[in-house]
Amino acid sequence: MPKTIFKKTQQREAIISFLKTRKDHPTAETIYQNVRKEHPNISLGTVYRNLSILAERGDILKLTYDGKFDHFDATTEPHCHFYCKTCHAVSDIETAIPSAFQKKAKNSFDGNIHGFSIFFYGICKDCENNSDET
Amino acid sequence: MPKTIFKKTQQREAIISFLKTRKDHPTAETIYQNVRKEHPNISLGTVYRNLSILAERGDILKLTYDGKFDHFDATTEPHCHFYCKTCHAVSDIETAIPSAFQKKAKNSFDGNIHGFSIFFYGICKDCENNSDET
DNA sequence: AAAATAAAGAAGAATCATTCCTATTTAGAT
DNA sequence: ATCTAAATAGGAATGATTCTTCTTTATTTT
Repeated sequence: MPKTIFKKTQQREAIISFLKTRKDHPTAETIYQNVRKEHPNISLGTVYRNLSILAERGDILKLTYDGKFDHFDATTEPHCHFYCKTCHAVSDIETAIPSAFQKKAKNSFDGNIHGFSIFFYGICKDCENNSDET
Repeated sequence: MPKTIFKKTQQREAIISFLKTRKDHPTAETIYQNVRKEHPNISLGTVYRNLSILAERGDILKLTYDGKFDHFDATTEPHCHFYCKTCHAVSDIETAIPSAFQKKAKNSFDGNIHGFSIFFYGICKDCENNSDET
């Protein structure tokens, strides 16, 4: 099969560069609303298609942690996430990834492990402080 | 606020007991089709509502790894999952959970961590063997 | 054990994030 | 400059999940 070429379009570039400015894993809708400021005619379908293509290529990550929206992350280096059950925000956890842990999993599993996704769940500091003021 | 009582109904019991027989994290639809064999009049809405209530109580786990369907797991003890990108099957990985790892995350993060979700992604043994026969 | 009441169920409608479709435009190759 | 496969805009379609209304049933209370 012939290799399909990957074209560089204004819309695609705008989506990537916007996503790179964000650390909060926005949804397709949020990306759409923001990219629209510079490209008023861009369509939501274009945003979805590009995010899907980029995730397929491994240029970005598609996260499905809340089961309601897809979220996107321009940081593809292995890292952990924290999801706050109260405010639904996700933040990165700056902790060393135990590569030994992944190695251990590889040994105890009969298949080919390519990557992983690690989410911690709980209540973030801000939400915990707010609940104190009840 | 008064504590709402949790009633034991035939439908709810059937859902729980079916889920306990499965290790493959079925969807609401699969659970519905199976429970229907014994309870022909059960409605899909009832299945969804109960799965949601049970997950809320912590009796079962709701997994959203594929972003397309919710999956349910009666095994609530901490464990890791493996997701095959080819056949989309999920299996448990029998490896010791490094509690030290979670502890490390707790220390490096300013919030209250309740639990975690760890998914490994890759190609399972069966799919790898099948692709060899091309 | 019967009555009271609040939770749970059945059936089907509604929601809405995501995907798909078609005609048109455009990036990159020749 | 021309050609062609990708990509886009705009809007329709899809489908998993949730919601709504009325009815049934599991518990609590006399």
